[in-house]
Amino acid sequence: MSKDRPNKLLVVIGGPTAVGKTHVAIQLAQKYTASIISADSRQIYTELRIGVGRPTPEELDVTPHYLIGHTSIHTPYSAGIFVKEVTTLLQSLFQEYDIIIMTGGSGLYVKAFLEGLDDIPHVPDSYKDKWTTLWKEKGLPALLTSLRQLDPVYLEQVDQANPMRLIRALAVSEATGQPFSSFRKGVVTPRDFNVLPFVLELPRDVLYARINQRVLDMLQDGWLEEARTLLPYKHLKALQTVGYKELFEHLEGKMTLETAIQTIQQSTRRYAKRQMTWWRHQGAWQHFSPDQVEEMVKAIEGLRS
RNA sequence: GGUACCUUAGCUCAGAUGGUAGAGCAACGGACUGAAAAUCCGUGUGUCCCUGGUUCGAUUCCUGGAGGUACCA
Repeated sequence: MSKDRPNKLLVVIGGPTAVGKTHVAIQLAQKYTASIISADSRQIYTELRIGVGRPTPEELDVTPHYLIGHTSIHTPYSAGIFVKEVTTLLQSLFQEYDIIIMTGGSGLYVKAFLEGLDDIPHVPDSYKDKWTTLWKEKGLPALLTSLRQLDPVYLEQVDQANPMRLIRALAVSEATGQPFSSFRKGVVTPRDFNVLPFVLELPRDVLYARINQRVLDMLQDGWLEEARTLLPYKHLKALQTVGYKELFEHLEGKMTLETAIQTIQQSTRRYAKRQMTWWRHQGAWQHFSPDQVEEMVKAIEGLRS
């Protein structure tokens, strides 16, 4: 495949939470004096630190990371904004580096960047809020009835039990005056540099044990205190996040700390399972254990020679 | 030691006057183009404690064990 910038390479490291993506990314970045772009829908937030497993200050010191803690929980964010930010960022980073590493657990963000998103006009939150209210008051049938009028084509394609998909389609259709489906081309936009996608994986029992321990470590590091300061903002979309949700319930006296811990561990395991399902079906990604850095290096060398 | 009750899915339990069995949670599988750590869909995974007996057939009834719980000693 010919590229306009054949000497530029983006190494992508995906995989479930707690598998060790950060550690691998830093090892590769050090070897190639590359920098790292985070593709994580929660580590972007300034206010979220302990509970989202950000790289440590030491790790951030070793290698420059981008798109970590750079936006506020009060600012709307989305996969679309992520794509724009990364596109701009890569333009400048590739002037300085031949290899960039992208790592993160948000599969949609990575896919959106690698394949491109359809050009759908930005819709103010007020539209989405309006349909969300309708859903809460009247339920799914009301959304389906409205979508039948605004976009019958998408109605046939969408998961009709999924309120978020329905609300998104209704908001876009209403705001633009054109059916949501008319924007959905599904066209893959090729990138003008090389991409080498890796998925990290571990045996499930090993990964689950790591998750359980990491939750305890985070609490040891002061996660509960962090959550306490964020309690006033628990309604924000940014705080619909594994762990914070449970800690808020504990802080409101709805569950004991012990129950909260067990629930967080369970939610995190389920999150990891969803991530594994995502990458299992992403196609031509090379799968590695996080200790196979040598093999990953070989794969990179194979592409550069 | 005695008496009563209990033993069924990973957990808590339901059930069939005898025809090999479900519910919730957990778990597992899946979807996913702007909330994605979100949201949504699907699936029962089982020596019905063991042992003899009755029976065409026992997880169900009976005998004897084992383990558990409560009360009495």
